[in-house]
This record gives sequence, structure tokens and C-alpha cells, in this order.
Amino acid sequence: MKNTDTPERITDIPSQVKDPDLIGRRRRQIMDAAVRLFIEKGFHKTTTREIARESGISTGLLYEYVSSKEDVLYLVCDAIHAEVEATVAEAVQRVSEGSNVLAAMIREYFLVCDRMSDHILLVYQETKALPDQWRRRVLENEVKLTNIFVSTLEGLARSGDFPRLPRKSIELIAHNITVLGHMWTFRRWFLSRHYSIEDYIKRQTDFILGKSTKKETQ
Amino acid sequence: MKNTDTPERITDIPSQVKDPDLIGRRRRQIMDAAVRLFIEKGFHKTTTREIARESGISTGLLYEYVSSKEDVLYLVCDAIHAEVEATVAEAVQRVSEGSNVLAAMIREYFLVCDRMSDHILLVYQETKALPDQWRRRVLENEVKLTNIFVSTLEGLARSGDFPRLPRKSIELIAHNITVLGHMWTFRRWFLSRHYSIEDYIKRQTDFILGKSTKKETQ
DNA sequence: ATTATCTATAGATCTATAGATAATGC
DNA sequence: ATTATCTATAGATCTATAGATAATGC
Repeated sequence: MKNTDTPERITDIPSQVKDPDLIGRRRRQIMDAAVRLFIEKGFHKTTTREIARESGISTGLLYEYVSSKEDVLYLVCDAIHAEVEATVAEAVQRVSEGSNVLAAMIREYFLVCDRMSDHILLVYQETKALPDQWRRRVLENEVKLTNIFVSTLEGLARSGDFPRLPRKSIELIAHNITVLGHMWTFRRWFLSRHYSIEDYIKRQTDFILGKSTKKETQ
Repeated sequence: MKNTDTPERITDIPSQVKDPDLIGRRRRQIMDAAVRLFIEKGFHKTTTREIARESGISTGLLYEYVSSKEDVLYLVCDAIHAEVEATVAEAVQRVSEGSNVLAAMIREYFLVCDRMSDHILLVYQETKALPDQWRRRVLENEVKLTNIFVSTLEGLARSGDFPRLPRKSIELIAHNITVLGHMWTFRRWFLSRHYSIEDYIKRQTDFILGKSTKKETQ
């Protein structure tokens, strides 16, 4: 993950420690260590001892900042989502002036997926291990990301740069774009042998825009 | 899973027990129990004791038929794949005579995904827990399934029912079809609130065929 | 005699906490 | 005095196996 100095998000995870600034720094240490371990060995095979050691703190102290191992996973998933969403939101802004907005947006998003491949894959694989309430939040984050694409597509439809489809079709296409980005993360072991990320982006953009499959004269 | 009486596939998992028929029956018991538990609680939170108990055998006996808990997971993943692939292969045959072959094939495949939702999701979530060699096999199974779609698309391209695209684009579209089926399984919690499976199939078919996104007059 | 099965547990963890110690700020 | 930190471990598992028993087939 980028070492962004994002202001602390609200996480609802209580800490025994009072100093909010310290909480922020320690939790970042913990997340940085944990994300590495989780990617390498998976959540269940990573021990709390390892997380503490890799964070440079004692096991005891770890439990002053979180109340369970699942807390750590939630912190990690939430931070990953925040970074993806922030990057995409920024890219949507930046790109919304040019021509071919949709293609540009797809490109930016897919590049984020490429850069954060391991992290996105981690969320896919370990969300199930979260306690109910947090799993639901992580899943809702996926919807939030998708909704960014929904808005963009609707904007384009209004300005005539995208077909005026029923709301439900637009929504589904937004989901498709999201998931085709994720596909690069969970089929990467295969796809990257045959496609560069730029090649992937190009072909998928054609697919999404219907350029490849629609018969020439209907 | 369907209680198919498929002949025993070769699995390379050794057993202390000699009678091949008995191995087949016991392993089916084990897989049926394990798949339920894994879906409910996940692989890591399921204990070998529980698998044995649910299978109606003792913990000791379990280890006469597999040599580790991971073996059970592999058996399960392999059986799930076999069933999906068999169903799809059968459907491709059955459907290849009619008109609109591609749409029919997508429909059949998506219906399998709907029916085996939990199982397919399980494979997604737990593949990482497998020992290297077996994980690779499970991943290659995903490619095998995709290749069924590649063949179909190439057949259609030859007969003029599908655009003659470069091999690489065809391959990628096959991956897309596979993954958009899987998307129904891992976003089901959201999608099924808004789309029936038939509605999903219809809209996704239009999307894949480029009917929704391609501008009317290019 | 051989094969299949069960019972009981060794051995190896791992999470989370209690209680002791060090650092900080009034 | 209060807050942050560490050390050491209680308590609770869980996997895999050793050794005893039951069933089977010559």
C-alpha cells in the first residue's frame, strides 16, 4: 500500500490507548505488517505473535490497539478499500474533462487494480473470516466503488456519450467494469502470461464498449 | 452438489484402505460432509473432528482416506469443478444445434453458476489454503472450463455467427463469460436483491453481445 | 490373517490477558 | 499519577497417530 498520510478514518474499533495520534501511528504499523503477512500466508495461518513482531511491538501491546485478530483484518480491508476508492475518485475527476471519458476511466481503474493486485485479492479471499457486521461493511464498500461508475455512466448517458439504457442495465454494467478489473487480480497468474496490462485494458475496453462483439450490420 | 454417481476420478491422493469401491464411497461421504461445513464456517474454522463426525466416521478413520485436512479441501474443490465442467460440457452439446448458440450457452452456464453458487464461491475463497501443487491444479481447472467457451466461440466465428476476432480477443471474451458467471456467485448477496437470475442472464447476454453498449450508428 | 475401524491422546500450537515495568507530564 | 509498554503464561484448542478392537474372507 502507498504510505499515504490519510487522516484517520473512523473505524469504530475501540482502543485502550488514549492518544488518538498514537493510535493512528501504531495502527498503521500494525496494518502495514499485517497486510504483508496476510498476503503471504493468508489470514488464518498468520499468528498474532507474528503480526506483533513484524509491527515491532509486543503481543500485549497489539491488544491495546485492537481487541481481536479479526479487528486487524478489518482494519486492513478497510484501508485497502479507502485507498482504491480515493484513487478512483481522484481519477474520475481528473479524467472527466477529456474526450473518451469512459475509456479513460476504465484505464485508470484497471491500472489501480494492477498496482493493488495482491491487496484486492486479499479482500476477496479473507472477507469471509470477518465477523458479520464488518463483513457487511466491506461488502457495502464494494457497492460504493461500483456506484462511482454508475454515476459516471449516467452522466455520460445524459450528455449523449453513452446509450440511454434503463437504470438497471447501467448498474449492471458498472458492476461488470468493477469485476473485470478484479478479474485481472484473481486470474493474474494466467492472464499476465498472455497479456500485458495495457493489452488487457485495450481489449477489455473494446469488449465493454461493444466494439468487438456487436455484428457490424445488425 | 448433485449426488451423481460419477465414476471415481483419479485424484492421486493415497489411501491406507485397499478396496477402491470403499474408498469411493467413504470419500463421497467425507466430501459431502466437508462441503457443507466449509460453506458454512470456512475451511480453517472447520475441524477434522467435525468433518469426521458429520461424515459419520471416527477421526481416526478419516485419516485412512486422506492424509491431511488439505486433502479433504482438494477433494472437495476437484469434485465441484468436475460437476461444473460436466454440466457445461453437456449443455454445450445439447445447445449446439439450435439458433443463437452463444446466448443459449451463456444461459446454461449462468444457470449452473446459480445452482452451484455456494460451491463456486467456496473454491474462490479457499483455493489459497491448498498446498502449491494442488492449488495449481485447481487453477488450471478454471482454465479448462474457460477453454470450453473458447472452442465454442471459435466454432461460431468460423460459421459466421460470431465476429472473426484475433485469437487473443476470443480468449479474453471466454474468460469474461466465465467470470461474469462467477460474479453472480460472489455478488449474489447484492445482485439477487435487484435481479432475478433470468433478468441477470438477459441483461448480461445483451452486454456480452455488445447489444447494449455499442452506439447505434457508429 | 488381513483389512477396516475406533478410542484416546501426544505434541504442538495460538489467542488473549494478568501483572510487572518503563515512560511521560503535571 | 497516568499512560504506554512488555513479559510470561493460562486456558483452550486442533491435527494427526499409536495401539486396541471389530469385521471380513480364505
